[in-house]
Amino acid sequence: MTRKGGKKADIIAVAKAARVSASTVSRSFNHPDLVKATTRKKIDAAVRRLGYIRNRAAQTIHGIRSGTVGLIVPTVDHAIFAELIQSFAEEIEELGFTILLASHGYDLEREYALTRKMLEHRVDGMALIGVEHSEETLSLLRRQESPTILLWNYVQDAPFPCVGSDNFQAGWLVGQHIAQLGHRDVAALFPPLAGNDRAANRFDGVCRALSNHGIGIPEKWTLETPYSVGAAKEAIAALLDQDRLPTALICGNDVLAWGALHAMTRAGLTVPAQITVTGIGDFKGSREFEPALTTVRIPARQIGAKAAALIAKRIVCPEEAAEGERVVPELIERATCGPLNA
Amino acid sequence: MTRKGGKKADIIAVAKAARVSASTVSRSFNHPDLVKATTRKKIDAAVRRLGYIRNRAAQTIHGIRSGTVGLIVPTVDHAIFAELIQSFAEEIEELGFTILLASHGYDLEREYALTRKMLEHRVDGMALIGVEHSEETLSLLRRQESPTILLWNYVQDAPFPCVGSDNFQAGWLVGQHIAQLGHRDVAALFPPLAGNDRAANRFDGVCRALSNHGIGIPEKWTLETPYSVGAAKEAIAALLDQDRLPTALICGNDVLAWGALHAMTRAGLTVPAQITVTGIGDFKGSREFEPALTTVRIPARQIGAKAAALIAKRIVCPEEAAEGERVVPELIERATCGPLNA
DNA sequence: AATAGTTTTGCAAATGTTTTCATTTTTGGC
DNA sequence: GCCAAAAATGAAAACATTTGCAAAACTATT
Repeated sequence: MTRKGGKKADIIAVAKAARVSASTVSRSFNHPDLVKATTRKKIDAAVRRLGYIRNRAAQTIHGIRSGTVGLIVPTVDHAIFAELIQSFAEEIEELGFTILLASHGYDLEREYALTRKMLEHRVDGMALIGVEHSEETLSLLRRQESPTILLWNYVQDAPFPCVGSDNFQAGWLVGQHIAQLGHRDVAALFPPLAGNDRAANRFDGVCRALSNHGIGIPEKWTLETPYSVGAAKEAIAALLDQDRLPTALICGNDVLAWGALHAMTRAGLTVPAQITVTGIGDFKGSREFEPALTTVRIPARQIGAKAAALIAKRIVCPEEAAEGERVVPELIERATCGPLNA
Repeated sequence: MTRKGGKKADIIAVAKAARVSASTVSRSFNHPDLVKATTRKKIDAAVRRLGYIRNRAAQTIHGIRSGTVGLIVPTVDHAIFAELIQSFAEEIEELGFTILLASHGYDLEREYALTRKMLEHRVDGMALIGVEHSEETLSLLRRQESPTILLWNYVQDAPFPCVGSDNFQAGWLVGQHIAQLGHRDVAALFPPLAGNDRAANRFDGVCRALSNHGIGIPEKWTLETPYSVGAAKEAIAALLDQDRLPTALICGNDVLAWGALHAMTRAGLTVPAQITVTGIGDFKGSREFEPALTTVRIPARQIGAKAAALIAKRIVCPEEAAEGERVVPELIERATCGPLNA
């Protein structure tokens, strides 16, 4: 009963109902100071009466910003990204934008298709995870005017501004720590490195730090599983079955470390007395774990918030050169590491 | 060098470059069978040459679907929702839609504002979490033509079709299990119930099952913390400090149970010999936990996928009455529960 | 080679807004 | 009450597309 003839109310219907012109209605939304207070009241009343909702699609074709930002992640349901997405979402909403979200499942072909789709929607900006992307995606983005940023991994000479941690340094931090504790028999548990520059950088960092101390990770002790507690637990259970064990295990992230820790509890090994374990990420829950996980903090919330601020700035003032930002990873010593012969 | 005069290519530029009319270009995208193969080739070439990207905003004002679905969640970074979002995203992308995502942080006022914003973007459909929403939001959604569904919680007489579990039943299942194991001194750890119908339903289910066996949860043993491992661990640590302990602890979800379990490990209590613990949700990692968590499975992935299918169906054939779907929760007995005097 | 039928294309109107510019209304100073 | 200046409003063009309709270009048939 509040709609005329069942059709959706448009700005003209509102104008008619308020006995003004469409232009005035439009102005009353976009430049309220330009329309008389009493007129605005009439319009507001009509808007409410008709249940009118502005059509951003129609605004957007006028070159007005769409108010959306595209965010493409490998997957949502890794603790890593969930936190990042949440903080990015909070901040970007605060700044008046809405997120267009998609996940590509570590498939860079799909990433390209999704990017295209988002550009079709005329997002005001784009955010991708990591610096490794197909050349197609990169050049597509480059020729658009919508600013792009790269999240999570910070590297100097990236194709677009980055907001993130230096994952190499994060890896280096744990490698260094393990070496300084005197360990020489070190195992590593990482996710598949292909198409995942974050993990690859971390692994490189670990190896570099280790080799600086003359330590290498033997082939049979470099394990690879997806980011899952279950897979990690299984892999480590198998490792623990062998006769000779490493004295330290470096995990590519906290989720993997949790799995490893569970496997050790199961096997009756005490950590860190019998084996030392590290994670990377400092996810929610790692501090409360028993034993509390020694890890490297990569402040996801901070990255998300800073990224949102950066992309918003680049959208609003595209001329100003806005640099990326590097948040520094920090070793968090807790209870899963001990010196070699404790 | 591929763009004319630096301006973004529009359909007219493409038409010119391909020496056809704009209508033909449009048709070549939307009804390819209506245009001659050779013409289509010319057009495709021009599109590639100019780097043209279709403008969905311009299509949308013709009443054509926007190809977006709004999804509003309380928060992204609870294991609960991350999995749901991921599966929903996968499936809905498969069906050709893109997600417009926002989080309201358990604030139903913000939910209203976000809903409005999404409707401004002319989403083709909306998905909200839970059945409890402000009357404002509900009536707003009702008068729109974009179909709406409710996720996660299934109730019979909800304002919109639901896809989810019966959370009351989930709670009932653990209550029943605990009672049957002979426990009479039962504690509960739940999140704040206001504005969270899922949790409230679970708690009600627990209480009902328990009281059927003449069991009540004493005031001092009904604990409330947010969904966080840290908060749960702390709360349970405090509980374990008292002289008289419950023999069973029912947690509102698995995250809470993990925190509780860590607190118990810390305090040196063995589970389940000294105390029985249950979760709800069966999150990733609960099976691998040591000891493995007894919980109720609420299949998030299934809910997400079914929800995506339902909303897509309601968008594509709005006339067909599409019912919601109820996925049944299932008790998963693992290692954290034992009979009273084991 | 002419005709009828079919396929392909272009023209122009329509979509729901915003914005420029011109016109009308209001205000304040006398 | 009149006038100039300021404020508020409206008309029309613009935005990037789609689509109904009619015209044009092919095909096949004689």
